[in-house]
Amino acid sequence: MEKKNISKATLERLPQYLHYLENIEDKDAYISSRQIAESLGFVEIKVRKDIALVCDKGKPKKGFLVSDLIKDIGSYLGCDEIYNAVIVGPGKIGRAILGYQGFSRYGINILAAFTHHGNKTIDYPATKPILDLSEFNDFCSKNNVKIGIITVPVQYAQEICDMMVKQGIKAIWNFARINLVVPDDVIVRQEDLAAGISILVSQIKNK
Amino acid sequence: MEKKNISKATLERLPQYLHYLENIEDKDAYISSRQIAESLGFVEIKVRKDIALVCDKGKPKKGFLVSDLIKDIGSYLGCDEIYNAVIVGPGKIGRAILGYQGFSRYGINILAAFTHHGNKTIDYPATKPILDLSEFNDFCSKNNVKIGIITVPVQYAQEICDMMVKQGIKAIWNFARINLVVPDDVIVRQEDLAAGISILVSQIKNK
DNA sequence: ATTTTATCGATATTTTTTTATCGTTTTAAT
DNA sequence: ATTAAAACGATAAAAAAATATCGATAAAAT
Repeated sequence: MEKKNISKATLERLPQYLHYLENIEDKDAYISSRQIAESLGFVEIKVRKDIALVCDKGKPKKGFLVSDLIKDIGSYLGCDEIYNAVIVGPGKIGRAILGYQGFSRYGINILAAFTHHGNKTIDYPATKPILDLSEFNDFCSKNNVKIGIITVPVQYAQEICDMMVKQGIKAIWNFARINLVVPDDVIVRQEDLAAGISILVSQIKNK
Repeated sequence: MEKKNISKATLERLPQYLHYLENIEDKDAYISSRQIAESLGFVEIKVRKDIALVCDKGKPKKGFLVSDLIKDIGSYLGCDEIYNAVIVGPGKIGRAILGYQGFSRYGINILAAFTHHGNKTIDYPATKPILDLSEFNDFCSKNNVKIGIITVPVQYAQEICDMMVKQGIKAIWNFARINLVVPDDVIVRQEDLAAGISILVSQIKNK
């Protein structure tokens, strides 16, 4: 179906629907917006409107074929294509990401990690190559890298970001607590674990 | 100042302001909403309205004393109190969090991690104790634990969550991709790294 | 001392997002 | 065959969030 304008809020929920649907065994079963809503703790109408943006194969009285929904949501989220990615900064968070098997399902293939400026890496077995930053440019040119993941300390983040931009990387997933400056055509997704815990604490305090 | 109703959107931005302000050397300097907005890539009015919810010490022509802002935002976010926390599931993500020094700044003190059901832990040096799950209940009763962090595989998450709730934990930070079922008075913050990358990929695809 | 300027804080408007309503359609039951 | 029920999809209303406007005020400049 043709592309609609999808809000940020909906975009945050789509992966949740997808994940829920993937856990359903019988992919040829039908599922309704109401069932999804109940399982995930949303209101029915919200789920129906979200789904309507990416899938129009719903049937009255039955709902949606699970496989249709998985296909259409997945397609919108880009799961049906593969984007190569690299990590710079294999500290603990970098290693955790490098080792996480689940990302390939979402269209991302992490090729390697790079250590920045002589930083020694944590010494436990890695399944993917960990290279020196001096090899970064060469590696990127050769491997069609589309996504850069930054897990270096704050003070190096902008510098690494600039390197990535120079290599033509258009999407950056940033775990450093700094607002990166990038050209307009580069997307940055900021991941901030400290903010996460901070919000949780404030909810305890202010509830 | 008295408590206002703060929206989820504002709550997500407050930690960003706080982090930015903490990096300013001269805490006795004045800073305006406009300066913060420019540095962080927001529009001025948004920052002013956010700040107005937690701080009313602004001066015309000058703005806010950095130290006032840090104090008031931090106070709202709960940074001026300390909440004890434990992690269950010290895999890679659990270890990354256990080792991250930055959380103490945000009012959270991670006491220990627990391994679930005979899972062997990754073998690299830890700075905090890693205990067996059989010690969990006893540990929680003795240490006034307020926050539970779940980093176990999906299939164990609800079970661990139930244990935490039974121990009187009212706030849970969940890294497993499952919607936990909890009583009304328990807060769950869902952290989903796969969703993060998925959203980034969709932005590449649909831009 | 007066004027200008920057910024706040309050109020108002616009936009976006969420939620509600309702007619239509298809399946299933009577 | 008829009726009832469940769920969709479209339209409408309400709520929330973002943005704009503007007077007031304090600092700085003239």
